[in-house]
Amino acid sequence: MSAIRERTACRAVTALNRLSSLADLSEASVRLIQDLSDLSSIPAGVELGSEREAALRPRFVLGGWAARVRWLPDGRRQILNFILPGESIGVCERPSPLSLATMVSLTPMQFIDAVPVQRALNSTDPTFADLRDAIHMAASLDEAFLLSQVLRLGRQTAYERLCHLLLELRDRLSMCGLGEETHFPLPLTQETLADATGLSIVHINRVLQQLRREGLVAVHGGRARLLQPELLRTIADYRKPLVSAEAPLRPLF
Amino acid sequence: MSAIRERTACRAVTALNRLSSLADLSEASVRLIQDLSDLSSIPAGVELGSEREAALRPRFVLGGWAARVRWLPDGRRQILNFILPGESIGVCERPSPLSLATMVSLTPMQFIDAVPVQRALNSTDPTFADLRDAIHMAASLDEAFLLSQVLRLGRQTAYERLCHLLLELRDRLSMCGLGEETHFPLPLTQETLADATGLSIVHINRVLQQLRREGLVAVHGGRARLLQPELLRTIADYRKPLVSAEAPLRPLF
DNA sequence: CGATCAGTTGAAGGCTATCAAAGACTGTGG
DNA sequence: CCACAGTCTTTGATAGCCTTCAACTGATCG
Repeated sequence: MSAIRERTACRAVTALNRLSSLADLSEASVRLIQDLSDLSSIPAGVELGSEREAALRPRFVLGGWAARVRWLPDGRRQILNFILPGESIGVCERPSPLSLATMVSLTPMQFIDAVPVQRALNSTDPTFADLRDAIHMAASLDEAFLLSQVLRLGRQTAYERLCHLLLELRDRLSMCGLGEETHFPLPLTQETLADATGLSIVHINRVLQQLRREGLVAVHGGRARLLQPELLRTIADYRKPLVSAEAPLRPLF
Repeated sequence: MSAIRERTACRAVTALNRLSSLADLSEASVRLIQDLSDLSSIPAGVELGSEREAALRPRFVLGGWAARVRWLPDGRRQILNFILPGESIGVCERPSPLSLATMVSLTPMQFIDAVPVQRALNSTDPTFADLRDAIHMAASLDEAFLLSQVLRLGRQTAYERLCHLLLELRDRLSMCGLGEETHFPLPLTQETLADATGLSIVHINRVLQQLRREGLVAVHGGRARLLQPELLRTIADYRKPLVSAEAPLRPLF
């Protein structure tokens, strides 16, 4: 919470918000991110990397939603996870010749090149130790969300899955300053929700109506409102991944 | 394939097999692994780390199977992924205060402490660059398998899921020298298979029988035989994650 | 204003779960 | 060596969640 408040007029606000909620960033780290300048953008529906392709160049998502996706030969599609504003692509990745999925933009997106951040990450410069911590934490969070996705798909009902997913999206968006406890942007079609939860479009529609009837959730016009967040948490057994500042963020050796 | 063949009488054979199939290890790296000596073992059914606990200390699995698991309050259980002989626990992990799941041993297991390897990983010693490559590749593979798990659970039928999982287990086991193209050890109960595939025990039983009737797969006495591996691949749309030696294993900067 | 796309609704059916109980297998102790 | 308990596997019957198919509405757009 130190240096970040001083200059909020930064293009990478979302990313900066997110990282500084993961570790207390120094002035130098904040400035490194603020000085990022190489912007780019794409429309909705673009494939950013095919399955066997080399890793994507590092960048932050400033705005817009994407998804990592896998297809089956007969057209079935599964969304592996979402990529939200403030999150990163190809940052902190292990150098890896195997690209693991295709990325698809679900809305128009804006990026900012993160090569300087990646460079700081690969260095051992103590100036950016906090930044490395934050990015490692972000990667751990990503993994935690992926594991939640497995639990949802494997052992939860359609009803529980949707509640669980909505709570996760709320928490992820609030990390970068988008959305609040009870409402947040949700620029997804029901088809996209279906592909993320492993359900059919029709069933997504019916479960959403049930949630609406029961006064739990209202999804309309690209936004979601959680009317009874606590009840939702119980229904879905949702647990926010703990980002505990107390726990030491240091390697073992 | 260089130094490894010379001394096969090594306790960490499985781990060494696996890593040297991921990168061409130098004499020094091979010796580092061969010199690991701190053995330990546990019986089946032991929980190794609870969900919110700190990361586990680094070690290699020499023998035995484990699973990472999450539970729901009403007793439903989902296996997130399997941990097989030759694979590692807590090696190459980001320093992370969030432990993401509970680990459970499914059979008696033997470990060997991997602290020296972890130390080489955290260093920048060029001697062990190849070893770092191999371990990074192993981590990428783990992620690829996790993504496959999502696809299985979200968009495949019970029949396809089982075929896909069996093919994955075959490939993972063959990497460390256990099992072959058409048969491999499978020390799992049907309940465990059910928890891994998100199905009920009864249904696993019926699908296994169907696969047997059709002459595709025979699972008996802790072993699996794939009678028509090619047909299975087609059914499950299984794709072995490419470990291409050609692709450069170097960071961008 | 036709066309396209997202959302909605109804009916029918299939895949998979649940319940219940009977066989097989394993290891133990007498 | 056998009885026995416990776990794993198998089988049948029933039910239900969710899918598929089909059609209709409403909105957006050139």
